[in-house]
Amino acid sequence: MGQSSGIGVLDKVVAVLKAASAAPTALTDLCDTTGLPRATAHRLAVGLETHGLLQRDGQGRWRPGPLLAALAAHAPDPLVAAAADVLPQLRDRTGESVQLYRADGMTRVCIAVAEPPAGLRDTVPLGARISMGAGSGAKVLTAWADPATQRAVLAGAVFTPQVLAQVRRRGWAQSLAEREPGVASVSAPVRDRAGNVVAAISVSGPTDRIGRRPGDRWAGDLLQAAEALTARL
Amino acid sequence: MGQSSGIGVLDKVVAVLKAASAAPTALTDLCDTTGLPRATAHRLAVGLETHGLLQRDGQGRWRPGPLLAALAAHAPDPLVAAAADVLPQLRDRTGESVQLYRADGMTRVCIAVAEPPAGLRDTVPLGARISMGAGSGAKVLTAWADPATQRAVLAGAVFTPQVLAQVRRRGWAQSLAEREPGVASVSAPVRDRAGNVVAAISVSGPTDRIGRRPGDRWAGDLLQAAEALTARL
DNA sequence: CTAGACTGTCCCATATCGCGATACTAACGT
DNA sequence: ACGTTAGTATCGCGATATGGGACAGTCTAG
Repeated sequence: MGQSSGIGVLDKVVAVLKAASAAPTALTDLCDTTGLPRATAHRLAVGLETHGLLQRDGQGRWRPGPLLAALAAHAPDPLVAAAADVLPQLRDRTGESVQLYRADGMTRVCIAVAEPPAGLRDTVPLGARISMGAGSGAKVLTAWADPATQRAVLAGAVFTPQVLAQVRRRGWAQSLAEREPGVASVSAPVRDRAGNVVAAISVSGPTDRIGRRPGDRWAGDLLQAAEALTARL
Repeated sequence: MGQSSGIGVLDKVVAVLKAASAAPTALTDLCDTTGLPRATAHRLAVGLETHGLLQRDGQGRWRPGPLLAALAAHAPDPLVAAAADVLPQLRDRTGESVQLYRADGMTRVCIAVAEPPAGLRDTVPLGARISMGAGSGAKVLTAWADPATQRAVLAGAVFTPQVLAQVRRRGWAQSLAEREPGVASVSAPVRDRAGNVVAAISVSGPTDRIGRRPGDRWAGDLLQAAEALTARL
């Protein structure tokens, strides 16, 4: 490698993959984006194509290929990975169950949990798909959903547009015995680096222990945990 | 490259990616799987790691990385790509609307459509999320769903376990005015290469034109189209 | 506690392999 | 027919990836 001057094939391959994944890319665009000479870019792209990492559309432009999808299928969800760090911390701080929900259509899916080791506690199974019409997590996800989904959810929800407006203003939501009798919860939005709300993080437990205003106690911790998640995306 | 004898870096990179994506892989396993010398495998894996295509878990084993997920996010769904070829053919043969549905939790999503250009026709919007409780497509997806989902769907469905058993026996399903008044449809399961049912392909149209036994007319064409889809995955 | 057998990491002379200027071909638009 | 753009094939040079081997931690067994 002489003096560690030039860039290696690997860097070029990654550059080509990135370029082709950003948008369907013709050879010339590929060269512009990557700064590679035409012959080089062509050779790499054709190589990637034969391996199935790229494929060509009708106009001969390169797009991500089927193998890429197959490889990423087993890829870990960065949000879940971050949750493995953050959720237990929040559980230890609050002593209550903590969940992470992601919106999926008009339902939400529990993608991570952390529960106290013993005693009376609220359990949401990992992977459970539950209603978007009730609960603090549902309010948060709906409050920042696109308008069409919002309308559809509100049609069958226990909360109103006014409640959602308040959630957006406050930055968190709470609920008492909405989703489950005897259970209260607080939730905060989790944002990606770009600021989009990608999930809701919740603390939930028996009303007797949590009290009727769980937000007063835990909204701060919750928002902090949400920021910690964002930082690790 | 002399006489095109040896394998190039690109091949090695792909081999490493495949190995690490199949399962969390330590260096030694990586060498066994790929046949590469330790130093080479190590250098490539570390390179891929710095680029974010791979990452390491707590035990130092390599797993697919965040960049891989990001690249594949824009990757085309192979099923949708195949549908772009197959669905119009089936529409032309039948003269009716054709849809492709994928199961998603307790609902189904329309991931591809092909409709006759004019006249009375059934329209399902692309991306529409519709019920799993009624319609021939719902029967097919439920018939081959996992037992837990099956039970959950049947609780709110218009069809019975006996109907599903018949669907599995026949290999296709039909329905009359279940999902939508005046609309009849036939559906067949679409399998991946491994034989798992990954989607349902449907023909639907007005009962007046389609008749009360749409399966008699189109089950054959439908099964053929399903096979064509499988072949292109 | 030590020997032994593992791991993952780093180094460096070597020849292999990728490089890219150049030339060729195809498909346009004028 | 001509120029201009696109993608593709060629080929000798030399930069670059290679992999044997050394090194350093880590675990197991005796």
